Amino acid sequence: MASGTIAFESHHDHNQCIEQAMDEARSLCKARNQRLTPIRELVLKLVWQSHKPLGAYEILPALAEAGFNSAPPTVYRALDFLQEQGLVHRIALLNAFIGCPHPGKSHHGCFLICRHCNTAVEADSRDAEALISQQASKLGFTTEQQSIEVLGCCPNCREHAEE
Amino acid sequence: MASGTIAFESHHDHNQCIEQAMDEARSLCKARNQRLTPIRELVLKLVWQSHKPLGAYEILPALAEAGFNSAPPTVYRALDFLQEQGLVHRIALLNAFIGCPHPGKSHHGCFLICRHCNTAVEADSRDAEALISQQASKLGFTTEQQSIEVLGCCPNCREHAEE
DNA sequence: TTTTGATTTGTTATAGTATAACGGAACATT
DNA sequence: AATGTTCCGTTATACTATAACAAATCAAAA
Ligand SMILES: [Zn+2]
Ligand SMILES: [Zn+2]
Ligand SMILES: [Zn+2]
Ligand SMILES: [Zn+2]
Repeated sequence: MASGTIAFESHHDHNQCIEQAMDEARSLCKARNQRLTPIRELVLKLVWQSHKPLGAYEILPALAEAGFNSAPPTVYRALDFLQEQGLVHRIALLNAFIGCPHPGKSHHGCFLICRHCNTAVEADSRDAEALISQQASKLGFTTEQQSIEVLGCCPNCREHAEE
Repeated sequence: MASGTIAFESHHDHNQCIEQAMDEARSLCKARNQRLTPIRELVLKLVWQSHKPLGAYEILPALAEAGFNSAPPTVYRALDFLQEQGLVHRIALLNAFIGCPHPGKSHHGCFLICRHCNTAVEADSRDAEALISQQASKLGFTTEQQSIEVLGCCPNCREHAEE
């Protein structure tokens, strides 16, 4: 399914990525009776400006420009909300946030992060997660949440920088 | 291979864990012609005081007590060295460090982290990593490094806190 | 053994990431 | 309009990590 991997297509119509993400967010929040306030909506849009994970402190100036208060709690609150709603994910290796390309659907994703261009793609990891949970249960461990993050080289960067 | 899973056995002889880790560290560094200086050795020993990941700033006071300088760079340098030598790992979800139970052997490990007691175990994840790399390559992505971290409940805590 | 160059450590300062706490504003309902 | 809840503004602070440079130590060569 391309909804995640489109990020590796360097000339895709990214405006459509953004619009789709915002539309889905609005309808999801409406359905859940959650408030996608102006700040939250703006933060989500900013996170979706690219497929590169964005640090919380990179969001602050844009909030200020838009006339909002711009202190760390503001952006972290918005990010917390968006994470709770499954609209963005946090990438632990980068201390950064990225939009989820298919929110709503309960999914098991891993992140493929390009070391060169920084693009991150959420790929399906259902099978791998099942395997890990199964191995863990053999040790008596009950899995509740998994974080799979992969560093490497994306197809674009491989092509442009043959070594 | 119990070397990793022994951490889930609540009454194991942990002194032996420590001694073995220190012995392996010494011989590995000797073999590689790397200097396991007093600071590095102490930091490693401190990390091995338990099977719970330890924050860098939790190490500092102990360094001070031992008469060493105790500013952040000191401990981070030691941790960097130990990571390069594969003697400790960093857990991104926790910003914390844990001793590797089988250094030297090139291995692919994931961390099973108990939400209740904080114990973390390094389990083999060769198969899962292979699966992920394979899926990633279908998207044109070349894997270089993986980070798999699992949150959940360990056997001891499950037993003691039946819900 | 002395010199020399490389590695390690001490030290100060600062960057980067995230949360606590509390009061006030906006919202949704009664 | 009154009320309780959620959200936001604001200040302060905690936590995590690195930059930069000088001093000390080490290891091998001269
Ligand atoms: Zn896009
Ligand atoms: Zn790339
Ligand atoms: Zn032990
Ligand atoms: Zn536990």
